[in-house]
Amino acid sequence: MIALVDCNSFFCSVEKVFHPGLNGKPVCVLSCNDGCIVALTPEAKALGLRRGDPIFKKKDIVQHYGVKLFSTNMYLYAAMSKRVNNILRSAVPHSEVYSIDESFLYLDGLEKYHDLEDYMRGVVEKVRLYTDIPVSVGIAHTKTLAKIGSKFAKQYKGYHSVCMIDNEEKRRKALALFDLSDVWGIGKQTLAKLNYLGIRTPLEFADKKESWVRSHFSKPGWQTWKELNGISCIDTSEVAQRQTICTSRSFGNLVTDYDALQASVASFAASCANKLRGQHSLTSAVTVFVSSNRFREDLTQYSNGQTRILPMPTSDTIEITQAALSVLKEIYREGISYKKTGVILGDITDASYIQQNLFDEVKNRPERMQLMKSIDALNHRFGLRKIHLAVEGEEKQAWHAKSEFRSGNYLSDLKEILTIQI
DNA sequence: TCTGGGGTCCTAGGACCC
DNA sequence: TCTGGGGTCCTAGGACCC
Repeated sequence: MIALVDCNSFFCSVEKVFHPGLNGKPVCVLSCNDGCIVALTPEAKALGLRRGDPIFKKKDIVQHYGVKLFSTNMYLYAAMSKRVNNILRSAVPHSEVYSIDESFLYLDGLEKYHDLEDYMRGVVEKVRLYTDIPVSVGIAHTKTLAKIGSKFAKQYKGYHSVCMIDNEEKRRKALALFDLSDVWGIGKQTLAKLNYLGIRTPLEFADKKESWVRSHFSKPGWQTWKELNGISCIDTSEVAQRQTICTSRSFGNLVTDYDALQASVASFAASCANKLRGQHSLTSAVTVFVSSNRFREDLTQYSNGQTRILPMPTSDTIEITQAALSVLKEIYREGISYKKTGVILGDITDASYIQQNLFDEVKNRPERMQLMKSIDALNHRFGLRKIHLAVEGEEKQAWHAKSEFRSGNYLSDLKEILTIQI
């Protein structure tokens, strides 16, 4: 059996841990630039707010009902996620982190000694006690069914946070009641196709013959069908190395100045290089893209991107930044108000398989690698960006994202740690 | 005034080979 | 008048996820 542990409105729950007065109140966490709602509590949902809503369009609701807003604070959420995962890992022999707020737990063998539902309720309680994060759990033979279970567990109090779908009767009942569009793997397009084919519930889909499914859908649809019928076939095992690494941001203000654009691209390139070294990889393809604000119909629209192939795979911030800036120079067009830039590293390989190149122009690679290691160590110890390339510019530039409502880095910065008055 | 970021997998079709 | 068959590899774009 597989359990899916899902943190309830995770980003909001983390903020509530450090602002306990917000319990039972409508809370929203916003995307970068305080643009859209990315997480919200049931209380906020009840006011008609939805994930993805641009917050400036909902100002009236926010003001009238006193909805508490937070800017996104990924460092804090990542630190909290780690704590939750540590507890989950210690509870079962094998687990997989699926996303920042979800983990799959493999329960094989535990059923000999425990009632699985009771056991997982114990885990839920432990997570709540140690981290104050509420979680919902679904247990089933497949991941897709476990996810459905976790949604029921979240929705109905009677489950006490854990819903197990472990027999045919429960499976059919769950599939008949569940919303087709909420099934893992069924997105907008597949939903439209299923509806067109006359299918309204997950049960109707699951009850179709395999040959029918194979003739109308390709591999992903077929897999979902099997999972709904209790045949496990989706592999979510974690990859050691990402195949692409991307850092991109929308700006707080429109940018026309080339130096500012250059500073943004250099910062994103440095961030990518840092992530790259973090997973012990090298890249040999650096892509840069720029775009104007697609919502501003009154301004000239422009977006472009280009890739530079490097002669040698590298993880050197200086080399990657140079490549990125040379691409920017080519795709930059004067007279455009830019809203967003980004850097993508591709063609990623393992750092241990380094190939020598006869025509390599960088002669001191080992020393340069050592330099990067030292910079990473210093930045780790004294704070992000303590040492950076001059071209990245200084803190708080015009292009930086807005984050008006960011809470403190309570778990990672001594200067921002909470003080409690007793 | 204000509209997110970072990924994966799959497939069709093009380019190329003998 | 008639113009093959069978592969592989790569890539862009679509669909989906959180």
